[in-house]
Amino acid sequence: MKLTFWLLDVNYEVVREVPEVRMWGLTPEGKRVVIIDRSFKPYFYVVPKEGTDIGKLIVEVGKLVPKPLRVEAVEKKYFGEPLKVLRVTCKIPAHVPKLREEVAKLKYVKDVLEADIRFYMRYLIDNQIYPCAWHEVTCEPLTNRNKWKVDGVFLASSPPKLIESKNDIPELKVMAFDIECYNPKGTPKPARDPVILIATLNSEGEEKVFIAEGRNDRKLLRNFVEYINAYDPDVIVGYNSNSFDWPYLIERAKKLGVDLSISRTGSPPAQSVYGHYSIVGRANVDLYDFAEDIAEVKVKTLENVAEYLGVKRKEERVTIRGSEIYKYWDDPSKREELIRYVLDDVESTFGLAEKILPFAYQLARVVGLPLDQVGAASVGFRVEWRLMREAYIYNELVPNRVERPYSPYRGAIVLEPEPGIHENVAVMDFSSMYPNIMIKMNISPDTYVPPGEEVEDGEVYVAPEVGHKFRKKPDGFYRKVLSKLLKLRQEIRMAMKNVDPRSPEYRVLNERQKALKVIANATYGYCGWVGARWYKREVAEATTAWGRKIIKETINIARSLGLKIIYGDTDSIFVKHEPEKIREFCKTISDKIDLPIKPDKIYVRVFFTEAKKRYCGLLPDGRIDVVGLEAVRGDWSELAKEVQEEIIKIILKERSPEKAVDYVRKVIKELREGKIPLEKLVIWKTLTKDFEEYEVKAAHVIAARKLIKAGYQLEIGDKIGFIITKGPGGKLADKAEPYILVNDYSKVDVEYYVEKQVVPAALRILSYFGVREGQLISEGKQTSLTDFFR
DNA sequence: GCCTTGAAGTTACCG
DNA sequence: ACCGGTAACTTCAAGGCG
Repeated sequence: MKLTFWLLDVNYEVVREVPEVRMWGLTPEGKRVVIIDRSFKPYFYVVPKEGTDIGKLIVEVGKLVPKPLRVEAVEKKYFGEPLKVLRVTCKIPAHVPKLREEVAKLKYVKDVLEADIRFYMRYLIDNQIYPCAWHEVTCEPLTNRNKWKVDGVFLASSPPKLIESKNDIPELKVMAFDIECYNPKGTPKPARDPVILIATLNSEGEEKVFIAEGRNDRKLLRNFVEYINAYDPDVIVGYNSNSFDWPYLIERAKKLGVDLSISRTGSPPAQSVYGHYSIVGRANVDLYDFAEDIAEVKVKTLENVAEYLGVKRKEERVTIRGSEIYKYWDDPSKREELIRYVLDDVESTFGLAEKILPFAYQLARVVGLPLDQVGAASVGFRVEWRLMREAYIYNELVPNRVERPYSPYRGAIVLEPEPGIHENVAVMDFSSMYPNIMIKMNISPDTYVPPGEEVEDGEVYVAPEVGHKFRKKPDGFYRKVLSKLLKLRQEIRMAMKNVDPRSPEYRVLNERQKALKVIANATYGYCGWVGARWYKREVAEATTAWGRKIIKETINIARSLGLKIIYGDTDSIFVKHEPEKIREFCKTISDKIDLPIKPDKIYVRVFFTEAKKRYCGLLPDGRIDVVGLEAVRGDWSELAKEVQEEIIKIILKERSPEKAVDYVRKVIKELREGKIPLEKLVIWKTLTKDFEEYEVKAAHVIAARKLIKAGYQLEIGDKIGFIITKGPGGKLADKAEPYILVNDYSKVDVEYYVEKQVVPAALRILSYFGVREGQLISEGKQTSLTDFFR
């Protein structure tokens, strides 16, 4: 029989000494199915040393233990060069690492390749099967003898085939969940503190709260497990669930002896690659992984992200300080509020899922990693999995991951801006500049010609400044991969024009083209990453070198046409908007440079200081862009950011520095009168390393120490919110207090906020207009007095 | 011992 | 566990002065 299914999850298990790949999915009719393939065997490649007698080596490898099923010579390519290698097939996946080690010991073996690719990924790659995509498979039904939570179990008679044309997303059962823990001693510890509440919300709109009995959460856990199995979700979403909820629940369940069997085979969640938790047959997605990519949100709490995405406004939800949750639990009159709180969280999480999952599906589809892994994998690994898919298609061997020393190289050019206000400025930029350079110049590890190698001048492209050479023919790996990604993206964008923008299909296509763009744009960074399998410094170095040459030429062309250049960064130039000259400019660029350039935006008015990478501009529709300035940085107080943003508005829209000065003075007055909410004084900074590794006493590190003392558990990557208080004086760092421990305005060092936050943020813009610090701080006498006595 | 200065450390941004 | 270029802050130690 034939079966059509959408691939949700994949795993494997060895049954009666036969590895079986299990593909969990949905049919168009909404049946949950698992398709089993028992015909696939794990394998890896062996590269023999030059001049080796292949036949002898085959015999030798065949005698090793664990004994391989098969050893055969195959023709592959390695960095574009044909290479005869041995393909060693094993009985079960566990034999691969063992045999690999034995093989590596052999005298005539140069290298062992592709021995570190997980078995089920090997299967997906070799059969070009993609997560979150539809496939057709010829199979036979089996009896569901293990009582798996599916409507049908099937044995594949041949591997599934991707159906490229079917792009709809089946109706998935999504369940969001969130847990709250008892925390009288700071960060809750599963060995000590019970889970007091679990809230769930599913696609049917069903909302549940599981409530502990006093400090006893055994029944709560059991009911939660029972509920998951009863509802039987396809996708389980949480916020920070891979770092908090799952490990907490697992340890708690272990301690209480509660069976956490929630997978479709009846197994508990298990930690797996990239630190995510895998639930067999379902996709466990941590939405925090995707929230991390939202640059506009600086402190990525669930509340902040939900507000930004228009899911739930902060005013419409209950706010409880995380550290006080236990108080709401202990006080019966406050429990209802805590329940409302956990419901707000689960509703926000579900809302986030509606915004984020459609992109996650397409990212999984493009990258080829299972849905539950693709978010947890870093950008580098996402690119790499796409490359590994391509390598298979081109019969290329996948290079091993090797440790290399960091090796720096020059990057892009940033122009010195023309400070001041400019009217009517067009921003021209090269679209996908680096990918297009790599394609055009055929830059790739496999086309690279090392310095010693003889080659005709006409056969290679030579990178400016650095002199790296790349063969013009044949197409390099990166050229093939990137052209495909960009072409596919263009095709999708064309197709979108014929689709109703409100339709689900449009959304699918749009998310797909975004995923393609993300991967294409990350490929240059990937090739210069020392951890990359396809790393080659010369590839990255040549790409930026050509980028510099191109932007320089572009500047010259613009100048020669009489266009005034105001600024430029990497792949863009800002020029005075003169439509006639710009048309001419675009024509010349396409003639002489032959890379796509387009007007990105036109500013009605744009303002630059002397600094690079920091400016603000007014768009024709009245919106304002702020780039690089304090107002868009996460490590300035909300107050300083707000002041700067308001000044920018006044300057760009009303062109009145005087009004801006009055405004700043008003704010400073309010600040000194204690009328600014404490929350607006919080400064957030990330802990980027362990405490011992810090060489200087930075404010956020001192504040973090104080948090730990108060019982909080902190990790690398946590954002520390602190307020500068009057404290003992001396160093700033000693005056930094964790904001959750500050409740009293009288402790705030108001003058710090005046002098080191509001004034600098304001002057960043206003000093260009001749405004001085003294004009903002009117009570000069007081300041000088305190200065005198200090 | 105090003050100035510049290097170093640190973070977050831009493209 | 994608890159280099950049601004801006604070800390810290060296150097100058007396």
